[in-house]
Amino acid sequence: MHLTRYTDYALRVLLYLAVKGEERATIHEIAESFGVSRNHLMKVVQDLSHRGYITTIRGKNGGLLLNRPPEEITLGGVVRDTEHELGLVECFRDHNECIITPACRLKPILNEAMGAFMQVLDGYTLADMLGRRQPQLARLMQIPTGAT
Amino acid sequence: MHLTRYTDYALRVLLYLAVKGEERATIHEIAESFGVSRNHLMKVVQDLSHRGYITTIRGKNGGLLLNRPPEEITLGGVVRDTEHELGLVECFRDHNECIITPACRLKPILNEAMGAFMQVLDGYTLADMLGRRQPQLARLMQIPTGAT
DNA sequence: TTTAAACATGTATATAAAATACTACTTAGA
DNA sequence: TCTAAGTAGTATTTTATATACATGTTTAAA
Repeated sequence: MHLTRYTDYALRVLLYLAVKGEERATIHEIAESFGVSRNHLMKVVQDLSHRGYITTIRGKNGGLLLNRPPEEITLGGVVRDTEHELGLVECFRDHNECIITPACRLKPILNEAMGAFMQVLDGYTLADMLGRRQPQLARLMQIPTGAT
Repeated sequence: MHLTRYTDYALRVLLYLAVKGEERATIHEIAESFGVSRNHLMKVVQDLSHRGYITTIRGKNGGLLLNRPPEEITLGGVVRDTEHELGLVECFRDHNECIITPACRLKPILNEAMGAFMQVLDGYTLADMLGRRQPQLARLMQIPTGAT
């Protein structure tokens, strides 16, 4: 039971931007900071941009900015938006061939469990991810100095 | 976010055996019924056997039997036993290289969400999977007639 | 007005986990 | 003693995901 790195990276990008505050961050910079694929991060960033989480600015001195205050970005929302396949087992997905589906109670039970999972994530925002630890995070992310 | 088929198959095997009741079922028969790989199912069965969920009987007229009453088999237990990798993101797993781990609040939050997920599954047993639908399930599984 | 830094987009390749297949062996009832 | 069943280990295939590559577009600064 995994979340994809895609989702993981999305959360990291948003957290990075939240820590940076008003300052722009480039994809290159974020990829370097986390030591991950710049190309993959680009796709994540485009997705986040299309979904309105961030603003992207092209050209020299361009970069990324959070589009909404961290308090308004729930983890549940991000996971739902980036984890494309949330169907836990075959019967949730297309091309289901499990013969007992019509009578099987597993699906509703897993649905309930999934609901409980997401409900927890809906209860937290990006701001909760920061908490008092913004300076420590900034240090770990090697963000130059106190932003803004 | 997926459970593996391995886990899915484990649940199906247990459900099949629960429906069959006192009667033995062979791996071959279960694989046929669900139209899945007999070989893969074999590994699942061995695992379930080692973990005490089922009894396996070799030789002619051999087969599988549930080792415990369905009321005592929780879905949470099965998932924990068969879904080998429950670490949702990198920082849960070995070889974690995410630099912000020491200050990142994502891990405890995901832990909480995972806890909520498992708690739901711990609240259901194999018996709940059957409910009143045993006859319907038996039909879908193409189990000859009313077992024992 | 040119250059370079940045994001945008599509495609191709690589990787890793999972699923499946194969082979040989053991058990035990008819 | 034959055959139906599980046991076990290994090898191959498949799939999803991640990564890389190639090319284009935008825009600020030199």
